[in-house]
Amino acid sequence: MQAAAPARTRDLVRLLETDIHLGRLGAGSWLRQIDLEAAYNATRLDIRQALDRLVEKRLVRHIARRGYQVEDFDPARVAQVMETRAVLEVAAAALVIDRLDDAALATMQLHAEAFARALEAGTVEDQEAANIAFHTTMLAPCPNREMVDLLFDLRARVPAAVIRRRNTMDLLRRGADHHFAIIRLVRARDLPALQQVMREHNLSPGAP
Amino acid sequence: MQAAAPARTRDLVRLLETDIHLGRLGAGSWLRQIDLEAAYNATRLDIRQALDRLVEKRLVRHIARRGYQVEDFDPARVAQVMETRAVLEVAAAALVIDRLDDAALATMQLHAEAFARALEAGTVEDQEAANIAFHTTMLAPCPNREMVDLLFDLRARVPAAVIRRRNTMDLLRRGADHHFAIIRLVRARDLPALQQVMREHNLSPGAP
DNA sequence: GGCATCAAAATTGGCGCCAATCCAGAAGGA
DNA sequence: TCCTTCTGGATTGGCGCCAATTTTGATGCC
Repeated sequence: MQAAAPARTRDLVRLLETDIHLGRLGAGSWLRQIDLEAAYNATRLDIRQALDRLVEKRLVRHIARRGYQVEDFDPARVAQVMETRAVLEVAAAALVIDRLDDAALATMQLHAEAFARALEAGTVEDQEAANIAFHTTMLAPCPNREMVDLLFDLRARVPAAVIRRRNTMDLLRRGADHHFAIIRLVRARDLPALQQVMREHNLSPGAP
Repeated sequence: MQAAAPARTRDLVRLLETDIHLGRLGAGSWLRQIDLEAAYNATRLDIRQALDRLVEKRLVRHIARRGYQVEDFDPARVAQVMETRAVLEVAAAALVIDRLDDAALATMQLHAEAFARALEAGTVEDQEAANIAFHTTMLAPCPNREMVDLLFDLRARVPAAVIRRRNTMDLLRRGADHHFAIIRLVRARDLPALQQVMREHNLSPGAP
């Protein structure tokens, strides 16, 4: 919720998305256009357009003549999104396992370590950044860009704040371990085992 | 491109989507706001909102101060979308194979026959309707609604007109045969064979 | 005859105003 | 004291106007 230079629709979508994603805007919060106008230093029209786009993405609910509020995420839907993500990640794994070179694996190693460190001594924001960086690097050589875009889109559909809520430190550490296992299995070109870990990584209750 | 009762944003999106999907608006066509305003009997604001939403869906391209035009779809991207669709359809098959009862299979049979008939003596529109009906019926008992929504979303990402272009009658008939094979394999509860057919059905150059 | 230049028309795109609607709090009655 | 009704304030949401920019068509020059 920072004020900044005048923001256009696309920026607004990203800013609001981030605020929802990290839980700065909790489920049920009312998003008053006037407040947002001031908070983000944007015009009414841009605000409205951004909100409509978030409604389309089902992160925000719109009630006629009442306003916009952050959608609440029932566990069933979260599970469905994660199952879908798992299916696609497993498919993507097959597409990248032979395309990840040593340089890419080294970068992944850095991000995996950064994630593990952020778990112990960083903010949720830091964790998210490191985690996204890890998966971005892993999916970079995937020839199917549509699939990759879709995966990140699915990631954005469920706020990290919602997932992390019922997440023990133990589960998070297991997620960190998955990262290292993934690197090892890619290096060994062991697709079945890799896919098994990818699936588990995406389906665990608090999947990073 | 029919004129009708005043249309709101959501209707406009659907109408434009259909027009693009069926090829009434070909790739590269300019979508002038004034024309659309008149053609669909809508306000400028609704038109613009609908167009922006189509840009988001990547069916339409926007050039600043030039206007909106129908996106052209390069074969590589089409292939990627279809590959992604195939992955999800295969996953969905596992979720519905034990949930499709005799009534559902009978309905699917009707739609499969309708599709086969439309191939021989119907319009592209008829074919699309029958095909969508077949797949809708098949996915109806899928407990993962997010996955189903995503599948239909992917379907909308590549206009039928683009796919059908490089589609021989032979390929289309093979698609019709797939429908009957799918029904038979669901009835036999033969998941591996079903998934094989689903994959082929989605990947064939002119996948219905 | 072809090409560059220029002006007029058309189109896009943004901003502000104002009506319609809803919520909160005060006033009145049981 | 609690419930109902009413009024004032605030918010949403739609419509229209106008500036900025591009395109088209005409004109003049090479």
